[in-house]
Amino acid sequence: MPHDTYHHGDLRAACLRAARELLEEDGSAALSLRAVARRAGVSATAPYRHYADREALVSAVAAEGYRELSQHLAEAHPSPSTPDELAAVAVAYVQFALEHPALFRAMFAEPCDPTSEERVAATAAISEYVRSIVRATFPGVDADALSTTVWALVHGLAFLHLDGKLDSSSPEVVAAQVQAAVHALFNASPAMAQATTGKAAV
Amino acid sequence: MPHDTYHHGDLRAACLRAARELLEEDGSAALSLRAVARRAGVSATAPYRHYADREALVSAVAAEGYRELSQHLAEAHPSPSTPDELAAVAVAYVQFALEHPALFRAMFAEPCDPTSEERVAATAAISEYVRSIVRATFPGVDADALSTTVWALVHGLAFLHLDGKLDSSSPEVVAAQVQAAVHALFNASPAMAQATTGKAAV
DNA sequence: TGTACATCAGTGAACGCGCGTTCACTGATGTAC
DNA sequence: TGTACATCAGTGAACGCGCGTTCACTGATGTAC
Repeated sequence: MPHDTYHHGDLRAACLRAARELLEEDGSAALSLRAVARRAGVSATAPYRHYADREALVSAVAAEGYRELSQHLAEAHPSPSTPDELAAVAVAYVQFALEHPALFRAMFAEPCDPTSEERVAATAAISEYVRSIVRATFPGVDADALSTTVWALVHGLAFLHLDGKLDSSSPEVVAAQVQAAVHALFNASPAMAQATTGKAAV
Repeated sequence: MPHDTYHHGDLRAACLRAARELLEEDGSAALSLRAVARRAGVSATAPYRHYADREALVSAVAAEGYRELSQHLAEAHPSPSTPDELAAVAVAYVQFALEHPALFRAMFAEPCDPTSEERVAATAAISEYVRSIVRATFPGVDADALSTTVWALVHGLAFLHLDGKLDSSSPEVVAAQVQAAVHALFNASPAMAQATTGKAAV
């Protein structure tokens, strides 16, 4: 496929790969189109054949990140239905953030343009995935409300770690903390139904 | 004090003020030294008399942000000691993030250099403040663990809202959601003590 | 009180940088007859 | 099967931009005698 030729073959994919490499190498990098082109071994303007502008590239990378995150979570447990299993997925979420800090930041911290369908779809998929897990683990509970809470808790832990506000000295320490936090929520689950139904309208 | 003269009077403070204005005006702005100088009505290099480099300015702004956040939380409730009061503080936290998105991002999302004592101290103050609230609200519980959980939950809500991943259509919707989330945690508080003590070492 | 002088807090020109994006272009590919 | 030509996917020069930072400088301030 790569003929060593003028035409690249699949520059679109190559740009994504290059972008990912750059993000992995420098955890605090901001993506630049020129750097991506350079890394892909191509002129600075070549990517414009495949991406409308910088934003489009970033969105594509972010969307890929969402898909990888989903996959990583699924690997932690294919279909969690107990608090412990859900906690394992939560740990995987935070772990993913710590292992791919720049990607995770690109996924969340960059101002997200809603014109990228790919990106919007990927975000929606993640949030639906969390919801389905919560539903499986706590049937009968208001899954929408609880899943938001779970996501926020885990997301907050991820970012506080990323920003050096918590003790991230070892993966074990982080995992234990995430588990403790998630269990704190789980123990509330019986009362949760009332709490949300009763309070949501306040 | 401002003589309308060559010497500015208090350029250090003026830079901070200018930086804040820029952040308030453009919620997704990244601070630039030159823009700050421009806004302060001063040559591009003048700020170097008061800040070693860009990082130093950003850290000073972030530190100020932490202090303002503390104050904002204290105004929500001076000394919370019930779940409802704690929830009010939580709402204030998220509200602060939504009202000052660029400042909040500068406080958390920028890579934080640990050489700024001012900044480190301000961060520590926030986290100690959260801990003291949790301690007051749940005496006898492992405040370190629970306060991390509370902070993460609230911080996660703030960022998910900031990044447009949750319904932020009105302040009321946001507040209700934060309250529901916090109450979900609070209802767990009796079991929490066991949970954290039992699970933290896993 | 007046003057000399050190220090402080600005200026403005200049540096080199990387960036996103445009443009006219050209080499490679594939398709129609 | 061969050829003409449209289209596709690159190139490279150029644009204008804002940035952080340096440097030699100068005007203003304050202090010692």
